[in-house]
Order: sequence, then C-alpha cells, then structure tokens
Amino acid sequence: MTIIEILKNAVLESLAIYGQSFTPKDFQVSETNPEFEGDYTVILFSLIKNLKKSPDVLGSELGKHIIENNGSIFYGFNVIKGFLNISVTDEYLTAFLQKNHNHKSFGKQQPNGKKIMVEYSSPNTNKPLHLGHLRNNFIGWSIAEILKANGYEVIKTCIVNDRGIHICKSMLAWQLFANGATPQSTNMKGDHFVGDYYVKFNNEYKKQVEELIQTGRTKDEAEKEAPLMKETQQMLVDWENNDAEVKQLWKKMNAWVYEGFEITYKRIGSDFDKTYYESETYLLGKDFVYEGLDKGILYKKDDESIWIDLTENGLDEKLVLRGDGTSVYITSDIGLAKQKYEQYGPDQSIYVVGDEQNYHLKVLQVICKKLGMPFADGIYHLSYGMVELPTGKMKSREGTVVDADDLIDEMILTAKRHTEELGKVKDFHEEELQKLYETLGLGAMKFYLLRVDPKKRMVFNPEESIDFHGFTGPFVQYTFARIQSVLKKVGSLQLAVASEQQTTNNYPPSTIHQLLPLEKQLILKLEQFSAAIAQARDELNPSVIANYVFHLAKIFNSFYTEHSIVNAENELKKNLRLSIADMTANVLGSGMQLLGISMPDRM
RNA sequence: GGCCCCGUAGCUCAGUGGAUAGAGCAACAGCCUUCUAAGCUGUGGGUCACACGUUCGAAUCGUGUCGGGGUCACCA
Repeated sequence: MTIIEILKNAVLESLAIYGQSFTPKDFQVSETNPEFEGDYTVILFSLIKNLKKSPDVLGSELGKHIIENNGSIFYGFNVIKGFLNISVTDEYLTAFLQKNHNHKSFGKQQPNGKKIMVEYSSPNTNKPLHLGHLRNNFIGWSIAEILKANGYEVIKTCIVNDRGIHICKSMLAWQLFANGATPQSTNMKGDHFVGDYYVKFNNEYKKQVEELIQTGRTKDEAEKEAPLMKETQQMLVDWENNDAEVKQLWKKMNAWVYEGFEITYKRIGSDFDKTYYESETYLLGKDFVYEGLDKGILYKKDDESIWIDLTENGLDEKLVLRGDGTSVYITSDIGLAKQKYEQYGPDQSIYVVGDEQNYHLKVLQVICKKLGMPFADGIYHLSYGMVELPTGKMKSREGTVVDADDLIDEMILTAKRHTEELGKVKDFHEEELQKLYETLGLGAMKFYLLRVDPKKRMVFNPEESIDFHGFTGPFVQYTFARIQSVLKKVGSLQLAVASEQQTTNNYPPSTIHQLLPLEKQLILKLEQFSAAIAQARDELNPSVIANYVFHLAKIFNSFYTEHSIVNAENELKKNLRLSIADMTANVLGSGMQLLGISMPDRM
C-alpha cells in the first residue's frame, strides 16, 4: 500500500467515530504545499457539510485520532483553514528504503491474468517514416511497457498498409521513370528510394491535371481523366486479379521498403509480436456483411452497395461494401479486429492511431457493437495528436515532413558533439562511444516526444534542435550516470554489506528521526513510483512517467549538490545515502525503460 | 454548415474542483582544490483567450463569444 492509501484508510477509520459512513471518494488527499509543514494533506471541505463541524475542530480531531492509531507512520499535524497537514515519520521512510532500495522491479505489479493488444506503427509501404510515425511508435511501445508493468499480458501488433491505390502510384512511377534503378544501384535506403517515386508520381500527376484544366476540364474531371490516374487504377485492378507481373513488381518494391523499415525500427527499438499485412487481411470482413444483411442491420442500395445507418448514434450512413462487391477500409478493419480477437482473445484492444481518424475509429466501434461482436466494448482508440511544424501540419506531398532517419542521425550527431565537447569519456573505445551517442541521442528524442500528453498536438521546430539540458532524456541519464559513478567508487561489496546490516540491525532510535529535508523528499518521491505507474496506465499516458522521472532526478541533483554521499557525517548517514542513491538509480532506470530509453553508466 | 479537439510566461509544455498557477528553454546574476557543472542556487517574466454562471472555493465544471485545428470519401 502506498502512503496515500494508508492515509486515506486512516482517515476513513477515524471518520467512523462520527457514526457516518464515507468512501475514499468523499475526500481528497494530496501532497502538502511546500510552504506549509507536513507531507500529505487531507482536504476537509467536502466532509464538513455532512458532519456539521468547523474545519478546525474536524481537522484537529481527525489528526489526533490518525496519529494515535498510526503512530509508526504519521507523527505530527496542523490544520490551516480546511487543510489537515500530516507528516510521515522517518522510521517509516527509512524502513521503506531498507526494504526496497535494492528491489529491481519496485513499483511494478504482479500478473493480473488480463490480456491487452496494442496496435501501433501501421506504416504505409510507399514512403519512409517521418516524425509523426516516431511519435506513434514511441507511444505504442511505451504504452505496452506500462501495461506490462501493471501486470497485463501485452501483444504488440502492427498492420502494414501494403496495398491499395497509393502503393500502385509509386509502383507505376518506378516503371515509368526508373530505368531499372534499384536501391543498390543508387546506394539508397529502400524506403527512401520507393518514397521518391511516390513523390515523382505526384509531381507528374499534378502536371497532367494542370494541362487538362487548361484544355477546359474542371478540376474534378481533370483529376479523374489524367492518364497516370487511369493507369494506376488499372494497376490496382491487375493487382487484385493477381496479374503475375504486377504482383512481382509489388513484391520487389515492398521488399525494398521493408529492408529500409527494418533498419529504422531496429534503431528506435520498435518491435512487434505479430505483424498483419493488409494485402492478406483486406478481404476479411465480407462474411459479416452478409450476416448483417440477413439480420437487417445492414441494407442494400439500388446499385447493390451495402450500407449501415448510424444516424441514431449521431454519425452518418456508412458504406461497408461497394456495388461491385469489393471491400472498403472500414470493412477490412472490422474483419481484422475479429481475426485478432479469434487469434488472441484479448480483454482489450488498444489502437494507437492519430486523432485525424477519431471519426473512423468511432464508426468501427459502433458497427462492431451493432453487429454484436463480443470484442466491441474492448476497442479503445488511443488518439494522439499530430506533430506539427511552426508553419502547420506536415504534408508529404509538399515536402514539409521531418524525416525519421534524418532526425535520428541528427540527434546522434548532436550527442556526439556534446560528448566530445565535455570530454569525459576519452578512454572509451570507438564501439562504446557509438553506443553512447545512440543511447543519448535516442534518449533525447524519445523523451522529447513522450514528455507531452499523447492526446495533445505538439509543435516541433526543426530550427531549434532538441535539447540535452533541463527537462530532457539526457538530464535523467546524467543523473543515473552520476549515481553509478558514486556506487562504483564505494564498491558494490560495501554496498551489499551495508544493506545487509540495515536489514538485520535497525538504525539506533536516536538517529532515525533525523532525515534531512532533501533525504526525506527523495524517499517520499521514490515511494510514489508505483502510483505514477498506475496513473500512467489509467490515463494511458507515458508523459506521467516522463514527468515523474524528471522530478525525481531533479530532487536527486539538489541532494547530490547539497550533501556528500561518500563523505557523509558518519557511517549510518553514508549507508542511508547510498541506499537512497541506489534506489534512485533503480527507479530512474525502470522509469526510463518504460519509455524505451536505456541508461548509460558513464557519459 | 454539423460533430469533435485545443487556447496557461517570449517559446515548448505541466497542472483538470483546493492554499499565493509551476517546470524547461531563452534572458540576467552567482557556484567546479571536495562523489561527473549534460549539474546546482537565485532574479525577472501571467488578464490561465474573453464574458457570464455554478460552488465555501474555478485555469479546471456549465453556457455563450472570439481564435486555431481535425473530420464529415465507393482514399487508407
């Protein structure tokens, strides 16, 4: 149990003396504002109405009662206006520290038997990944880790959008303009190579449309009649008819893209337990359409197309099958959702998808519900905001995207520059250096993208490079490296002995009441780690963890500057501070691991 | 136009019913003979878009206005 939970229970027990029943939701407990004495605060306003007591009287009575019955945990209180401020005893905190400082998985929950699927990443195979994909990947990966830390079994999945008209565009452009060039012959990364042909297509297509408009066509007509568009559509038809030549080209170009993606995914540490390919799933979902038709949930229009009416849900009428019997996006998505459920039987299925698809995901869930799918209620759209540039949205077609590979390179280079300027690791071998640059560069980038609430849009300014100071990944990594340095200096042997002494022989009573403010603050903060993990799960929000580790590191750095660990006043203090340092490093390490960020021992 | 999201310091963001609204960056002033200065300490910086309302108490909840974005495809 956390201290806040203990305090809440203590309040409830104390309230029982008034003969009324209360629940934990009837009052709030928060951290005490630093300007007042105390560690945690019970807010009394919501209670005084029912009890018809003044805040002062209620606060005093509660405070007294809580301390009488929980003397080993709480020791002093004051009541100011409607706030009851209570202090936590040093005994409790030191005992907590002794018990947990060496506990590597502190804060994490035991398996709870529930299974959650997390779908993220979902790239298109016609262009390389950009900054928006990075945000998606980092959020998805981190959410999976956070769920695991809360005891869930997690299956990470990815649906690759490897077919459709947009894929044919780059295929056609390659056929027309490449003269047989390959990633090898041009020495390019496969996904970038293919992406360039997608851009090429759009440029040429635009020219054709403009020419047609000059001959007097409307924009709509021109867009439909442009030869490139007609050829693309023909190619899609050929693809669906299993035309050998088209399929072969498709396979060849997709292989190039996968090769490129593989490199990027490996660098950023994204991985999946199961990858679905749209080319294999796009035909799914037709069976339920005919079922739904029989049940009268769906209806057919004159042109044989099949629809569902969602107007009673505040949505529109939605097409689920074209007149020619082919699927649309929503149909295969429902089919895939069903397949995922049949294959893995998750209790919940989280879709990490951009907020521009809010409507689509809403429709998906509503249709599944109407069709009586058992997994409908478990669908959850983790809707994250777009990464925008100061000039607005990133648009592939206008070349205003921040390329993922470029950004990663730049981050690693910046890490290298900082490291060389500081010159602290001159004894590192080339391989160690390279690893360090990656750890720091990726750490900075992941932290930057995860420290913001996923739901919110965020602005990235390419002119200002991502920082390595302040509220950043490297700041937390630096704190960790400093601790490692201290622990190394003392030697792991001594630390082991120290912790053994502490658990077998308690501190003499005369010394335990003397935690210094920063020591106490740190232990209190460490104690809140499990609450942070739980909050991150409740909100499906990695930024909770980013904020937590930053604040912990911040307090530690103040402590580190203020008090010497190795040259502490006496052996007891030294052991205490070593335990604090050790536990801080452990918690920073597991917190950052939840964000997909690794820690260097030196930097 | 309908529906949805957002508006907090110069910039990027926390805070979503509690005490005098916080960080980081940027600016300025200090701190390395002592465990890593990618650090620490301090200063300045706010009409929480605006108005009205609910409440003992509102950045937080409600209504309206203004501003920004998304979406409303037989694209994915």
